[in-house]
Amino acid sequence: MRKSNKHTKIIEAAITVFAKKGFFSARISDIAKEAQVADGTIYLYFNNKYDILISLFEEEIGKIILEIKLLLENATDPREMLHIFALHHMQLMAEHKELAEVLQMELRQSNKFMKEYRNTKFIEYVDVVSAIIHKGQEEGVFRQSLLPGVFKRAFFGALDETSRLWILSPDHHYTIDETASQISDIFITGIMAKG
Amino acid sequence: MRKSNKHTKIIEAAITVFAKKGFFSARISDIAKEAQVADGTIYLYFNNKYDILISLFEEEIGKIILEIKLLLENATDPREMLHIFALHHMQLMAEHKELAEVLQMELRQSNKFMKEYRNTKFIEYVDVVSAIIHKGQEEGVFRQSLLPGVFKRAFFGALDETSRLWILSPDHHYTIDETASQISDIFITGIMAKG
DNA sequence: GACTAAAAAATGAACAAGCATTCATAAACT
DNA sequence: AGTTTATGAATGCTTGTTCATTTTTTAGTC
Repeated sequence: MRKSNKHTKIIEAAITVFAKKGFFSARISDIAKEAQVADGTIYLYFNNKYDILISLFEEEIGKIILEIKLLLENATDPREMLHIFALHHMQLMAEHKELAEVLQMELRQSNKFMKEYRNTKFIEYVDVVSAIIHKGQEEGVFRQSLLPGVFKRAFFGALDETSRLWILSPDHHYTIDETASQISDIFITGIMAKG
Repeated sequence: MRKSNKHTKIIEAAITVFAKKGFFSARISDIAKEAQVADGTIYLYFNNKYDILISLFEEEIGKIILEIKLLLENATDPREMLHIFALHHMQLMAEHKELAEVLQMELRQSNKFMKEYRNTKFIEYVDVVSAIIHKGQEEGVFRQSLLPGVFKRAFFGALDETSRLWILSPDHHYTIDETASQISDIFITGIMAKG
């Protein structure tokens, strides 16, 4: 067995192919070719095409969650934590464009064609934000009237859409850091407690 | 010819079917059955399956743009305009859940499988927001440092993701009005000029 | 109004292509 | 020699699209 096993090679190939064509237009043979294995080999590591996508979600989002939680350990101020989350999210998407495209495109429609699949990993990721809001409210830094459940989605949605734009547009008028700061600034200023 | 023509019936059926199954899992025969026409009839009104989706986008977003522009004519304060946009967007999505699902799911991946298609209608919609920001900056109500091109996406992304959550979750903890106010409040407070 | 012929609209069974999945066979390890 | 891993051609199902045929509408004539 090679150092980099086939499972990983196939997942990486799938990211590339799904990013380019989208899940449904992607053929198993495309992924096989990209991973430099035979079509049949894929079925030794995954049950079916859906299973590749699900494994991809679980593994990649799992890594992202570990990273962001580790980064947040160094911060205590909820405002700083929000900024770290924003910056890290944008940087991650910018550095891994193919993964970003797959997550942004396929994640939200995955529950359409895979009825039984609940994406708990994604929920876990977004809940990092609501935890920060909660902490900020307890410390009196953020307004009590804020609904953490609404905020987490609004914040994530803003980051998601902005990073999507950044990836798609060929000429970047602004840097990742500028964009992330712009967004976390708006949100942090917008939710601070009076005084 | 009936009062409601076949073109409209097919578009409406497509919204229902695409919302339930997603574009790729939806069969032409599903749409035909929902529209109460024969499979072949669809090809008298649309060139192919993609064409149904594109027509759906153009026509429905077109209507939405007309509506929001009309509503905004009554307002002059940029802050109020932002709130009107947020509230109207949320209300629209909540009242037309199926359309919302199709737009939220298929819109962003449409450029994946339809390479030649540029969604100008969508861009026009989001540009309504950047126009408001521009106006606010000219009047000195909003910070000059704001990047309207970033803001419009962040604002839209927040609304999009929040309305998506609202539609998906069966039990609504908050009303549409609460949610829209929450978001426009955060953004407006976050972007006001000092003093 | 009734009848008719030409045009337009609608039908749905049949076709053909695409592609996920399988499995008999081969290659690579142990 | 046996076991594991990999191959890729063949299979079979799914489904978008077509088109020969039928139904409906329109327009003209008496």
